[in-house]
Amino acid sequence: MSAIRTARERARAEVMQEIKDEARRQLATVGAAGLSLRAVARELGMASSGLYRYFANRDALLTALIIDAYNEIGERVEVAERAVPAQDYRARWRAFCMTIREWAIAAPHQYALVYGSPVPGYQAPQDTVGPASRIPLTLIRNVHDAWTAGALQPPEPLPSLSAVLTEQAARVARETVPGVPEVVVTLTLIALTQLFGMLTFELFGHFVGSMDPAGPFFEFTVERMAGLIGLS
Amino acid sequence: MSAIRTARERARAEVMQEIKDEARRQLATVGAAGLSLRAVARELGMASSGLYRYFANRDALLTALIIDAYNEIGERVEVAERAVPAQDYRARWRAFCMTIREWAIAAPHQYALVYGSPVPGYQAPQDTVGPASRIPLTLIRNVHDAWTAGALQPPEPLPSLSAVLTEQAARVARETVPGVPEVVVTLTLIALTQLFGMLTFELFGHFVGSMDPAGPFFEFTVERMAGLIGLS
DNA sequence: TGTACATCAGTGAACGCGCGTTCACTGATGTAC
DNA sequence: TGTACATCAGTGAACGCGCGTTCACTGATGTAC
Repeated sequence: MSAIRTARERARAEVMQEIKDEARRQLATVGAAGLSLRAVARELGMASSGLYRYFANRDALLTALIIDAYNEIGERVEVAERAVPAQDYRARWRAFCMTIREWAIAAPHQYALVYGSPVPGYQAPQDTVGPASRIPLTLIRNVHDAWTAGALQPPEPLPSLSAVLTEQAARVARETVPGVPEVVVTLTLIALTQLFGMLTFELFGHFVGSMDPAGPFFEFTVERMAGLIGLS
Repeated sequence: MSAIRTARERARAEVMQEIKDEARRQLATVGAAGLSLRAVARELGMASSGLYRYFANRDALLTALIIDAYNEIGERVEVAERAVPAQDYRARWRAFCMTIREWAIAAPHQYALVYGSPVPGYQAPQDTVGPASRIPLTLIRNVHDAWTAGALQPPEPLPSLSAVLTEQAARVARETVPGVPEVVVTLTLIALTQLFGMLTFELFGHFVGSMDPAGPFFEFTVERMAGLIGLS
């Protein structure tokens, strides 16, 4: 009795995977809004009605793709960070950034699926929240480790936060890395949004005519942002 | 003989505007990829074939919307900056950021149209380049003014750039603000991408559960980024 | 081990719908004399 | 100022296409005895 038991169950898992793979392939040419169950079925050589044995409807397929994308990049980042000495916090940050960039460049349509414009009429269900949070969690854990090791050198003098911002950052810290000061959490989120802003500019063509190719700018920026947070 | 001469020409300009307005309205519910000429025509009470007197095809309408969006936000930012003392460079930066955020919140679908995922199968023509560059130009002119006035305090010691990055930044400077050091240009682009990354996170729902509402985080970040560039 | 029954993956036809674009046309507006 | 002709905005029918989803079905796989 293996993890996947009967022939039926094994076949089911395989077909499910094939459907998602084909859907991902089509994402590249038509985008999330244009994803068509009929086209996926056609390419797979099955009746379009057959897909309904696997996904309740088009949105359910989209949700599966979104969750897969978050998990894939989340997994990659976690693995990449582990390949770096745990006490080299700046190296962990570098690995974090580089891994996300490599994934985004290799799979721009999956990047757009999760970090691009929302799909009109599609409301992401709660199941996407966990996978989506793997990325911010990985980063903030790195900063937490640096902080508790006394290896973080935040800016002097420490900037002060407004009341609301303090409360928001405190909640993030409480839920993920208790003990880390609010200002550190906040600086970390600045770096995170900078990272995705930069990647979005690169992937969506806003660097054409300036920082194109974007590699050198990316590397420089990663170091500046490490400095902003105070990662040694 | 007014700028718009005959009744025919006046009517033509008005109908053109109505088409674009209705298309913008529909963008909100169906997104750029789902924009339909037939639906626009239907809503306007005209035959769908009639739109072809105004736009060669669907992509031409999309291009017009994109150019309008870039011009609208470009115009707003230029106006907002002029309402601030020219020598208060940090205030100009603040006005720049706040104006873009206000526009993005008020017109999230236009924001997504130009700063979100590219529309599959759509290739932006050259005419969008000029309007698109108004935003970065406005920012870099502010930094240029601060630099030439000796009012910029970039970080000490000045970080050094790789050869490729120096060349890229030098070209940007040459084409827009000759005399500004490459490193200053580069830091400015870090701040610009941070700004759009943060807005994208806010508008596309990535702050839900953390920095939501995003106003306080936004204001704090604007000041930190001013510091990164060295705007006094 | 063999058999009867239950489960369920996959089919194919159908429903009702929407799309972009072309084309020959009509009738109002504009222009040249 | 009046008239003949040219321009062009807007129509309606048509072409050829694709979509999501439902439903009654068949036949292979799985299960209980």
